[in-house]
Amino acid sequence: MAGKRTSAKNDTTTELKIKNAARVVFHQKGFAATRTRDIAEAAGINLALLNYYFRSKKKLFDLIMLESLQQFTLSVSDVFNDEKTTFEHKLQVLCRRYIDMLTEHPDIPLFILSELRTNPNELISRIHIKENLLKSHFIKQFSEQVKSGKISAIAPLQFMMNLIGLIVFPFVASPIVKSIGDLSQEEFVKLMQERKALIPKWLNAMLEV
Amino acid sequence: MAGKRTSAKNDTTTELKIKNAARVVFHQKGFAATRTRDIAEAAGINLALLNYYFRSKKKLFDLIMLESLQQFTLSVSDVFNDEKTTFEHKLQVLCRRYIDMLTEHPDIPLFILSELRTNPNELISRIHIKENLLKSHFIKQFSEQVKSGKISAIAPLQFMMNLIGLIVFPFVASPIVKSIGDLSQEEFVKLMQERKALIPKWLNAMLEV
DNA sequence: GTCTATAACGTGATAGAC
DNA sequence: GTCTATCACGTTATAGAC
Repeated sequence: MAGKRTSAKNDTTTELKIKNAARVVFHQKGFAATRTRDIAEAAGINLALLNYYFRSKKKLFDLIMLESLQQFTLSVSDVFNDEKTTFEHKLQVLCRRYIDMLTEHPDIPLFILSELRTNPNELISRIHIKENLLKSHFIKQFSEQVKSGKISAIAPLQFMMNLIGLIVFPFVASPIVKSIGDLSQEEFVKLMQERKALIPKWLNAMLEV
Repeated sequence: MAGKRTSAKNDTTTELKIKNAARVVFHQKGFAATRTRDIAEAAGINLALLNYYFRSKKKLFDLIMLESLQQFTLSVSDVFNDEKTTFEHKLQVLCRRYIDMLTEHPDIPLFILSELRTNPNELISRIHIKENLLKSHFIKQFSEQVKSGKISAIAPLQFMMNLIGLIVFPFVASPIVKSIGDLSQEEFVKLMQERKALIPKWLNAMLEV
């Protein structure tokens, strides 16, 4: 694309400044509401440079979207598919990791879901979500427990929706949550941290119904 | 704004055709990605007529947003505040009503949440969400049960996030859910219908941890 | 690589005939 | 009330100097 650097000496190259600014603005406003001028200004560079490095708004956006999707899936797929750990353990690690990731990047889920609504097929195929979730070792362990009668017979898909929903939804609805609870950002984070331990307990309880 | 009709004889007035088309397009694509030409075309009318009836894109959007917010809150606030019914009963009715409403208008939650991300304060104040949710009779009953030791001591806010999240999240993430489950629209609806009975059970189980 | 100036285009809104 | 034609503006992208 441009600028081959001989080493990763300096993290604040122009290209990176633009990409970092683009990530912030796209995450907050989505593709359609974002103007390339916003990104250029946030990056502290000239508008022409954006096109010089990334050719077009869409190309830059696709790059950010791909990275965001990877961040959302890769951060957990290795947990899901670790054959050495128990179901219980996976559940706990997953909640901790996801909530930490979302605390740091709270705009990612709504960003992905909003854009997914307009271009579903193109994007979904990129993330191998079925492989990462429904066909994971985690779900295999889940199904075995169902068969052995240790937990009640819920469809794995229902369980996955509950798991991801309990983790993700508060972040997606954070403006509402903060508003009805009169919460500062710090208080909101604290509430989310509490959920790290609560969600695994809740999910286990749900499985015993 | 225009066209005073002497009676509601005909539901397909031009004004209504535009509003109905606007609702569909705005819900699907959001404010920024929607072009007034899209709405006009969907309504089968001329672009000029849109401005004749609603003066501007923003005015039309505000109208749709207000209606959507009301649909999301009013459909349940009377259930929440019915002083004659039990906590249990409210929980069941709420799930049934919400899931039915969302099955009919599945785009409303993501529409609201997306737009909320850009204009939080302006919108949140419009819906009296605190009155409808946290200060409701439903939450009063919840807190009493906590005090009497019948259920474990979860913060009401955590409980509300779980309740709404379990109901709403699958619709917000429906493209992903359909994709990983290989579900047709009909199968997805069936999955949601199952949740009407499951969610109250799950929530009760969670409260016993 | 970085900038200024500008082209090319899309979109919201209006004027004016019917 | 409804249409066609058009304006006015904002935005993406590029040309060309440095």
